[in-house]
Amino acid sequence: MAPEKSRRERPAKPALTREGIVAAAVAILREEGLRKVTMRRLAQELDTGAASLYVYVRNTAELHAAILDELLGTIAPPSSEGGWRDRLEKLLTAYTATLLEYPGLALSALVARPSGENYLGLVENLLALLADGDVPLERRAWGIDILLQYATATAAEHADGESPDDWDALARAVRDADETTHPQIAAHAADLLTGAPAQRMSWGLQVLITGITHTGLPPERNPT
Amino acid sequence: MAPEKSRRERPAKPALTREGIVAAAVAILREEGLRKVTMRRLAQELDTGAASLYVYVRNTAELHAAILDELLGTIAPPSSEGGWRDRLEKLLTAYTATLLEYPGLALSALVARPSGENYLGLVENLLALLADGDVPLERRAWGIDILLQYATATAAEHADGESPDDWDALARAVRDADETTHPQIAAHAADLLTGAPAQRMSWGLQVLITGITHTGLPPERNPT
DNA sequence: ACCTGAACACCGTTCAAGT
DNA sequence: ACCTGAACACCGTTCAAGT
Repeated sequence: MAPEKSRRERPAKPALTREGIVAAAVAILREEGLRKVTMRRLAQELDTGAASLYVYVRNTAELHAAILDELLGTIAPPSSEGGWRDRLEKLLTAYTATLLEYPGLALSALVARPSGENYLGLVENLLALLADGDVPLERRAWGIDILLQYATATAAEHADGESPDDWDALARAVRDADETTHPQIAAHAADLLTGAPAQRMSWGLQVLITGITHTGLPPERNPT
Repeated sequence: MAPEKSRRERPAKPALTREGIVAAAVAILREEGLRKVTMRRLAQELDTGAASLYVYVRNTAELHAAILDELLGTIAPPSSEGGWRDRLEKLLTAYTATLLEYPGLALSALVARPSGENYLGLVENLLALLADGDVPLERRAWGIDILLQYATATAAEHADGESPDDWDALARAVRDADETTHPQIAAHAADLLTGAPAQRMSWGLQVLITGITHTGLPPERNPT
């Protein structure tokens, strides 16, 4: 008897779905990095053509947003212990740490505001923490906006394949600064180049939180 | 008599120099936008091959940095009138305005710290302004770092061909937020979506300046 | 409606060969 | 040393044609 030549022969190429596509994208991200997560590479992984993906994903930017939201699903909700400032700092640090695993995603998030379910959850938690801290209601929304921007930008700075070339160039420029033309830079050279990332981040969050609690909104706020 | 067929026949294709390359890049930027400033397009403009540019410019990132520094040369030095906070805000706003003309450059600046002459001049001026404000010396360097990051990130958010798609998506998500699962978002919906960019920017700068003047550095600062 | 192959219109960067 | 053409190894996105 001839072998059955029925449908479903092998690993049974699964039907395309948005979730399947995003899941495959995350897998490539974890194994090969964001730069390899291209429409073409992704299609190859799913055993189809790149054009097919456009039924489920508008473009590359939307794909990145979907991946990011997936990753945000893995960050733990804020613990209920400690003061609101501590909890706020912990949550934002966790968010930053997640982005730092794939700084290219932070760059995407900066340009295209996320709006996924997990991102909204994060916003929800942040707003609640500011409420806990008795930050005036009208100030909370703009407050978390700055906090998230700071966290996102801090992660985004590490994009571009961690080439410390530019950092080197800046360090050299600062050290070589002429004391007569650039007295301030000469005087601050040490501080300009010093500071562990985690310390700077923590100080930055303190600066923002303190600033937010002390700065009233402009009296009249126009729509965007 | 046959026409002289001497050297220098026509517009005399000028010799390649780094300055010439950067100048041509700025010209393309102004006329066609950053996306058109590619090695290939630039080479075409200079009547040569893309490979030739690599003698003067290490790569695209360095080219972008050179262009940015060129643009920074056009921002006016801070006026000497008014209080230091006002002058500081004005200078940072001017920096942001320049970047907002080409948000893609802001994105580059975020990833690859600039170290050009004009950028150093800006840093110098900012440090002087914080000194004017009696901000403690050790806090000034980290302070301008956050201020510049905020200004740069704010401009970078407008990169990617001003597609308000994502903003729309976020607005929809916020408005559709379920009041029981996302009570905070529902309560803050108005503020989350409100605010003219200039107002938000100004408030953000106030938050940062106030925060910087009120927040001491960690006692021990480790090298990077 | 979904899927596909092929095409369009590009990229950055490297390298062997020339001058 | 500088310059070049050609090549390598890719991209995102669209579209006509199939099922």
